[in-house]
Amino acid sequence: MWGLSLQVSLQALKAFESAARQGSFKLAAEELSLTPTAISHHISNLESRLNVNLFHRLGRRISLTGTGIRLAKATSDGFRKIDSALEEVMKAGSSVRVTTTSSFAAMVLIPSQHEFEQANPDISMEISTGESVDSQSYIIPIRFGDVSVAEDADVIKSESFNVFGTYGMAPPSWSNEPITLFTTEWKNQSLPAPPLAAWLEKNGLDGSNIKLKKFDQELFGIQQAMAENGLVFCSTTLSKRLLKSNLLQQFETRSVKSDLCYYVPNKHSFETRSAIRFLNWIEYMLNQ
Amino acid sequence: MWGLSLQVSLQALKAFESAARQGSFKLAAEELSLTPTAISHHISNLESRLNVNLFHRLGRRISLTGTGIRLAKATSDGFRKIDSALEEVMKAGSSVRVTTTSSFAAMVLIPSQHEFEQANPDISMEISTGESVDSQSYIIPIRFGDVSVAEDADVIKSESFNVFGTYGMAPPSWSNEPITLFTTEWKNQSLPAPPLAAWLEKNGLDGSNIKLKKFDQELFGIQQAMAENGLVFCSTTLSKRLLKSNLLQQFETRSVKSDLCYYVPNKHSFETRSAIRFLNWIEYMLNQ
DNA sequence: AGTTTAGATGATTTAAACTCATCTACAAGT
DNA sequence: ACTTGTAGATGAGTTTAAATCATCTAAACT
Repeated sequence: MWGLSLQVSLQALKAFESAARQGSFKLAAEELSLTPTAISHHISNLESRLNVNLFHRLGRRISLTGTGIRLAKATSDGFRKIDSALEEVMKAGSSVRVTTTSSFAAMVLIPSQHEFEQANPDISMEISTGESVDSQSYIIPIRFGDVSVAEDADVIKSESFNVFGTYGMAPPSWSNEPITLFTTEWKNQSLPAPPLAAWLEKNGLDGSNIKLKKFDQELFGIQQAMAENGLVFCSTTLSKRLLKSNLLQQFETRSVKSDLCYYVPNKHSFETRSAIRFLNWIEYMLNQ
Repeated sequence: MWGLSLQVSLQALKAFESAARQGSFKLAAEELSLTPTAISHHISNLESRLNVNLFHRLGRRISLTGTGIRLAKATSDGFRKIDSALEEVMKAGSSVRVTTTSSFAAMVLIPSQHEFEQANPDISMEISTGESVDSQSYIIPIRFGDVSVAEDADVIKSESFNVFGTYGMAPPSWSNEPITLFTTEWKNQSLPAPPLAAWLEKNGLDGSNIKLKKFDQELFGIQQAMAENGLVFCSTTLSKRLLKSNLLQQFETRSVKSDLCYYVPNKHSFETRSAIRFLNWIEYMLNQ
């Protein structure tokens, strides 16, 4: 296999391809960032190795010979094929494309996007949410779901829940006055609900004076709590950054584990350097 | 166009393609006549330029990554395409394939085949006759036909006719005894007949004592004349070599021009070096 | 006719590609 | 478990292919 083509240089073929496509050595030279001399050498080398004239030289004007046309067609097709694959691969190597829930995107991914790109200047990060073309190659989906559904190896963060309030607000008196608590009821019925009952029990509360207001995304509950100086029962992952930046605070309550987790389906199948770096980074960040 | 692939070397891609196809750097090295070191360098260079791992390294065993598989597919396809075109072109450059009538082949082409290959050691000559795949690219047809049908530029030899006999035979006495003359009646009715009448007139003969025996190919008439020590009325082109080698002789008769010629349809369209050399050679040989 | 432009050609320089020597890690045989 | 052999990685050194520079030619356009 590949017996004959070993005798000709691929760079010469590339030079020929470009010159053939553009009908000019000069333009080919520009395209390939070379001098016209290099193109001329390449092509005459090619012609003598193949024992064929590829161009008619009519003084300073050139045109393809019949053989030249044939060869140009094949080389153009061949290089185009290689090139587009290369393009795809390079893009995959220099960027990560992540898709996830709007809550996770808004509260975790987007705020730390800059930090990631700072730490990995050669990788650009694209974030998308919603029903995007999910299983398209090279897009990393970060799903929120039932730990029992996800493969163990795919889990990047097991969720705990707790109650948070806006920074500076007085700790609520859990037993006396009526309390409004924002929480989440997933649109997707098959997801385990937020473990509010377990949390109440763990913290020795009966919850009779708590009035729940439910949103279908945690994000909204958190925003509402911040807007109204209220309380929200949400996952520690989403609240973490707001706690750090003193926009939310935590009280003397203890968090409870849930059956929910963030996971990346077939995590191990992402093999590009950028994907691996991203996955390592986000797993470390979430669990640190 | 071709923006991205400029950053990677085609030789590295070739090394990758081979290693991917064979699953081994060592085998790739053998295929490309390189050292395994060169392959290793090429591939790691490629990987770092693309920012992707193309092979899993499990100790001394390697296997393609998902990205590697994709790229290998495209590069293999691309190179295969280029390679087969190259193969075709090289073959066209190093050989001429000629198809012609059996008479011309037997009397002119085949006898001088060796001489041509001697003079052009890098070109091999293939001769075929009959209803071969005529207009296939790169095959040169030498046709025998009406000068008024052929393009002027395509004609390589205008035919003259004369009478020849075997070497050493006594000159025939044209006017007295009955004479047997071999001549040709083409199967193809649209071809101009051999100009026997014109020849008789030019040589001041009336032909009343001449008995014609007709074959449908000149070749047969010539052979028959030689076998029977007889006379043949045939084209000067076909008899030339036999005259030179003293197998036939010519008498005091004068040759006449005919409306027949040998020509190569679209002669100018044959552009490979081998074809051009062949055409120059045969035209020179026929007209010298 | 003079000027400009595209390409050819040959000598020289530069940089990419290849090899050599050395090292590591696995696999197979004892 | 301890050799031995094999495949590949790595870094330094060498070679050769590929690019440039300088010069020249021929056509095209003022």
